[in-house]
Amino acid sequence: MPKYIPSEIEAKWQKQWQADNIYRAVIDPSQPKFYALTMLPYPSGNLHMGHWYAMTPSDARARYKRMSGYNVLFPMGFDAFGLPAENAAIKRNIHPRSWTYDNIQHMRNQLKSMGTMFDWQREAISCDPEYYRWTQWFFIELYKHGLAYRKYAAVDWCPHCNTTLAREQVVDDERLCERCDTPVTKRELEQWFFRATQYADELLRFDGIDWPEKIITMQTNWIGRSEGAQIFFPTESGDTIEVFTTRPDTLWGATFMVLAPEHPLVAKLTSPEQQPAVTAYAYQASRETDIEREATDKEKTGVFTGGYAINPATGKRIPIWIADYVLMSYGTGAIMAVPSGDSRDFDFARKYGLDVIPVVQPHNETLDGATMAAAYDGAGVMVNSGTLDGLVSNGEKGRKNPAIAAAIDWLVAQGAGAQSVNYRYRDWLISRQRYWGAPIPMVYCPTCGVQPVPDEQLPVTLPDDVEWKPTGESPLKFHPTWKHTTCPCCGAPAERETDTMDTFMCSSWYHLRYLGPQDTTAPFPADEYRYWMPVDSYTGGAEHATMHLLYTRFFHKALRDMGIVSGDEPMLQLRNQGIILSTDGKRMSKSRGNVIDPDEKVRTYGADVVRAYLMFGYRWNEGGPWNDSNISGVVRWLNRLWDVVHDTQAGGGTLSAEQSRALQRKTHQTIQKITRQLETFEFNTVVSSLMELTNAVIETKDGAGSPAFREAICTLLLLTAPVSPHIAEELWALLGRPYSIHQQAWPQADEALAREDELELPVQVNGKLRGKIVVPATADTPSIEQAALQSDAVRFLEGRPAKKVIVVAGRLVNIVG
RNA sequence: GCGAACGUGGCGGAAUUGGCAGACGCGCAUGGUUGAGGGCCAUGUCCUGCAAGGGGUGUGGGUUCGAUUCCCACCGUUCGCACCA
Repeated sequence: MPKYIPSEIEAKWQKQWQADNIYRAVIDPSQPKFYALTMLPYPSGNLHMGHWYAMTPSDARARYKRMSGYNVLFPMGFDAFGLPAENAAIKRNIHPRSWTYDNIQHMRNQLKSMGTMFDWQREAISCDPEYYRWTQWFFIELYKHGLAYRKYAAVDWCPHCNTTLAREQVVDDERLCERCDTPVTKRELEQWFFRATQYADELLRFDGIDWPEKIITMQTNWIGRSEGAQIFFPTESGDTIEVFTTRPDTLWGATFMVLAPEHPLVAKLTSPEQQPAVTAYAYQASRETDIEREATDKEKTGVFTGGYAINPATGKRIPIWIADYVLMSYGTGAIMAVPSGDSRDFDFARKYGLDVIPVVQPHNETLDGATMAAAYDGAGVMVNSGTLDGLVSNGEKGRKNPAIAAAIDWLVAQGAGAQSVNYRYRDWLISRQRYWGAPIPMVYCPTCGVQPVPDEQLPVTLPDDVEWKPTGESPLKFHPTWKHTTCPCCGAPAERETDTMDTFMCSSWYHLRYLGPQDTTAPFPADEYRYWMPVDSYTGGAEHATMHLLYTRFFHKALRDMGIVSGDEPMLQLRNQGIILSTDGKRMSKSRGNVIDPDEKVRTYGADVVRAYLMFGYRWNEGGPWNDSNISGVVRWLNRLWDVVHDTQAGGGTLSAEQSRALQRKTHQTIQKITRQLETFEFNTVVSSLMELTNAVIETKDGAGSPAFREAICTLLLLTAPVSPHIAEELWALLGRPYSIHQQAWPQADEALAREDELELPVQVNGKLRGKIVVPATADTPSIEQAALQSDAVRFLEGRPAKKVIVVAGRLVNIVG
């Protein structure tokens, strides 16, 4: 018998599959389609175990779908623009292009070594000019539809990457750059934005898509929709302060106002005598990092401006303060302070001796502003609120709360405010001051202003001859000629935009480019779109929850409204894998020196083993540490599978009727189980079930000539094919079955064969297991009850009569006595 | 601080969702095997007890004929949010 040497059969079959082009996906209207998508890698140089962990089960599932009769599209590409390429250029003087394409070449081979069914003819690389031509075209379309605009704003800046970042790319309490963990600072710059907030409400709806609750929650929190009212407070200086509040019903208790120290009205409102204190406080606040400012447990501080506003409900003069607990970045940067109803305002009022007037009172209590020990923000009855006294504030948000509804109506009638919705979500900042990205295709003309580059001049390509400055300024800006062009409008000399686009722009539509990566007339062919989209199953990491996964939804909706795509959502189902850790239980990283190299594991064990182990050893959505001793269980399994197929290849021997029946039953039960487990992403039990069937086959190998055995072993190989495609193909060929196993139909379970003939039912007495009975599977409740009462177990009743007998069909019997 | 998820042998993890806890593996133990291979095969392996039995799914309570599963409180781990007006 030949030995199982993975490297030999794996290379052989990969070559064969490629030569026969068996993974080519083309439109076939006669077949139902299935678009399986797994997140594309950044070509950093090497595939790591995380890629294998994410992609292998996705591949197995795509293979299973294909065998189940679907026409499956399972493409792969590279998210190839980005900073590491540029850093390599600065550090080692290698051009980002050659660095990137060398890495792609290497990683493409690595991806092929996994034995995946990617259709490489659909490969898309986001830094190809033919790709980013359409990234630029989309930008212009967005611009033409008013969804891209330029704005001067205080934006997040990473001093290490030397570029601005979108808010989503600033992570953690410490406000670190998502790529390099450098603390982010603020800069005032003119930048391009996408009007993502226009879709805020729609992005909050997840109807018809099957996404993890966790991602939905994160996106919902990120968008941060609050219902309430905007209220205008006149001031004695003549300016109006606009505030947003979710509790307009507490307006009558607003005894002071607080502005963020950076609020534009601060200077005007401040009285001469308060000027020094206000200036000092604002300076102090501006020096503090956002970490310090946002620490929840920090004691509230603030300074009186000397200015006063009028509470539009009570007509009273109320003092205006500045305090750093009010953030310029949220709402209007100003609040009405209601100390009786808000704990932050309460702390502030007590510290500075400001009035506290209760306006919502618990039903069975009378609050006294002078003595109350804490703010009350629960449900209650309105008091001290003029005509609204006696209304019930029921604790609900928005108009569902009668007190809020009445307050909004009152505000509108008085012309003092309006119903309003506020979002935490901000427009997507997409300008990046870097070289290795898609140039923003805009031209600045001294007479015509901002002009998009005409379609026929796309792509605006990156120049090769640039100088790498370790200062990090974009080489495009300093290129001697590149930025000089002519105005597409008047033909006069004009300048190009020198910023490039956020690479998340490229990855917002890559699933569309797979539909026709060679298309030179459109971003994707319409017929391909009609057939393949939307993506049926998308897999990838949860870390993209508020970045890629939100951007791509926005992008799709914007494209839909521009008439470029159809349907409301790009990806119907989303599932997230966990993270594969190193043997020390820590995240793998070059700096820790604990990286597990997949190439090395493939050399040692073979791709089939690594694939099966990654599916077998973990709950896929949780991940866990790599374990070299656990993998040996999978090595043994595939060796035993190899051995038993070779051993029994010639047939010979028969099984008793009983043995045949039992093996058939196991075979068909396994089909049922594995089909269900693949559908539900329970890959660890898929492999357990395969091992069980392998064990059953080995136990009956003396009956290798029997039809039940032949069926079992063929079924076993078919069920193994998605998990370990090479060995399955090799053994399938050994049995003389038609090539390729991956083009065979998925086995169908026969209910009748899967069914048990008789059942061994546990018999409990008072809930404790006391014995077993064997009954025909068809036995009815009375006969099961009879059998249980006649069994040995009843001795545990110790002579008492059975008060009740509970028979659970097919499960157990419990005698209560 | 708020919210969510999770907590099962020495280890990774099962349990058809309220019905035999520990499937499938790893590891370990004992035995076998002159086919030297990352060996393989057989048997055993939650704790306790000679046994019948008793106990056992983070801890304590509850619901139920019956709870790893449902409810309450607490402890722990992970993740998300964090002065959001």
